[in-house]
Amino acid sequence: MMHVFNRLTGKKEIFKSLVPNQVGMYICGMTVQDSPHIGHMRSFVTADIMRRYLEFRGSRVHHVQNFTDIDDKIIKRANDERVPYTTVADRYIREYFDVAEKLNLLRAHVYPKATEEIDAIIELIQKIIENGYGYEVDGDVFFSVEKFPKYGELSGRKTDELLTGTRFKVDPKKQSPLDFALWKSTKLNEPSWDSPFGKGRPGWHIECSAMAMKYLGETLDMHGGGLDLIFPHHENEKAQAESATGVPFVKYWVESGLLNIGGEKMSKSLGNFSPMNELLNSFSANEIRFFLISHHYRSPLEYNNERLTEAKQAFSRIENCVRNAYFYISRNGEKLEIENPEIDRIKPNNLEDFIQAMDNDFNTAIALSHIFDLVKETNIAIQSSNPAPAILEMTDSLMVMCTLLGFRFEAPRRQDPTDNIFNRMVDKTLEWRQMLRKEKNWAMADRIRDDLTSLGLIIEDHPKGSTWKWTK
RNA sequence: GGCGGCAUGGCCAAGUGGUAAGGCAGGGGUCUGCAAAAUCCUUAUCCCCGGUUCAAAUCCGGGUGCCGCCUCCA
Repeated sequence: MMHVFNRLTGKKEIFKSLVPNQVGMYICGMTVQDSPHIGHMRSFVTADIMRRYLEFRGSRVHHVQNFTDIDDKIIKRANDERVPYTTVADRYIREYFDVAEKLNLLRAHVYPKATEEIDAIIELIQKIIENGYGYEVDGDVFFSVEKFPKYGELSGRKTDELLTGTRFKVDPKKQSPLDFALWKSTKLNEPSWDSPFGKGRPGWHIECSAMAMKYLGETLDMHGGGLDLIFPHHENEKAQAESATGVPFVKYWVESGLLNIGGEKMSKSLGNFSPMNELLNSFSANEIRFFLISHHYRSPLEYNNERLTEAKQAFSRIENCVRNAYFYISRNGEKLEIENPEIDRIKPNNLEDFIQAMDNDFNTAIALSHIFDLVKETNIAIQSSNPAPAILEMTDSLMVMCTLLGFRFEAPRRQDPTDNIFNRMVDKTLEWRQMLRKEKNWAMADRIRDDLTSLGLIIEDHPKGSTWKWTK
């Protein structure tokens, strides 16, 4: 049975979707004003793992992740660059997909964009006004927070406390400082759309309420995104949706913890981030993913080079095991056909432990510890020359877990013919070296190994031959 | 000022009542022609004080320190 921590109640709850085995999941995507960084990716990797695991547990997940492609900063950037706002938005949307692909994030089923959903947004605003929660002033439309008594339910704020905390200039058009814009009337040099309230553009929060409900219905099973969105974004989304429909907007709120750098939150506004693309030059997708999921998804996570290097080392343990296991199987494959009663005894139960960990609010840290347990068992099994089928069984189990966590291993041989030639050349070289070793020509054998190392290939010798991997 | 979170071995990090997962780093051993990989051994009364309990890292109260949100942000 799966348990999920629900922000709304502040408790771990048994996970039960509205419709059995069908999960509607909305993830707040990026406001495409700049390049994605590892902080963004933390929340998307978290969502990715939730989705993979729910699917593994037998649910069909309908995954919607938006792009907010119109907002103040996008407009500003476009004006600075003297290009249409779409140029800016499209650029960063492309960058997002590029990085997402590299990180092995499963593609959402729908990626709605705010500017392509204006009709749904207008319709929702009208509904809110009709129900008495919104009001129009000179082409602007605001949400009246005091009309919605449940405001603050999600983020744990009280409206009177919020008022005392107000420390920014208040738009005089607002009836109350807490009210927020549903529709902003057009200004000079700004893109705008026609609406019953006049030309303008959607406010920040409304697009998510509109798109989420359009694609997933009035009540979603899960809604995720970064913890920094809880207030005001998610609180407002909830207020908008519920004031329009009268039913709960989201069953489980599953925000993920933030990523800090130097003790501070990494964010676009603080400027303390480097683009994900650059990070991917220094570390592999697997290593970055490992770093992100070796901590609980709801805790704050401190990012620095040392941590990443640590993750790299840790992950190489898994990689080495997989490579050595497949090598062992390939060299002892003839035994694969042999029926061996020992196999059942060796059959790992780590998968059950793994599932138990993941069932408990996606505890990837514990899940990883079970992966390491299996890695160790597999290494020992190889070292003590267990039959290949037993090793294969363990490796299969290991691969299931790794795949569930979104790790991707290079196929042993790629289809690319150049790669094939390269691989065959390395294999040949290792074969020759093996002959030299048989002749105890250590000087020559070591020289080949050293030369290959200087080219970036690390050679490891095993009883039945050698394996190689890239230095990174 | 308000709200919320966190404090576990050298470092990172799980663990919410029954006596401390896992990883990284260090030291020592085994294996190996050597190296690498692997493997074995090795380091914790869980921030402090008080309380509840047969039993607390885990619950309650107080204290100290750090962080996030309250303004655009995944």
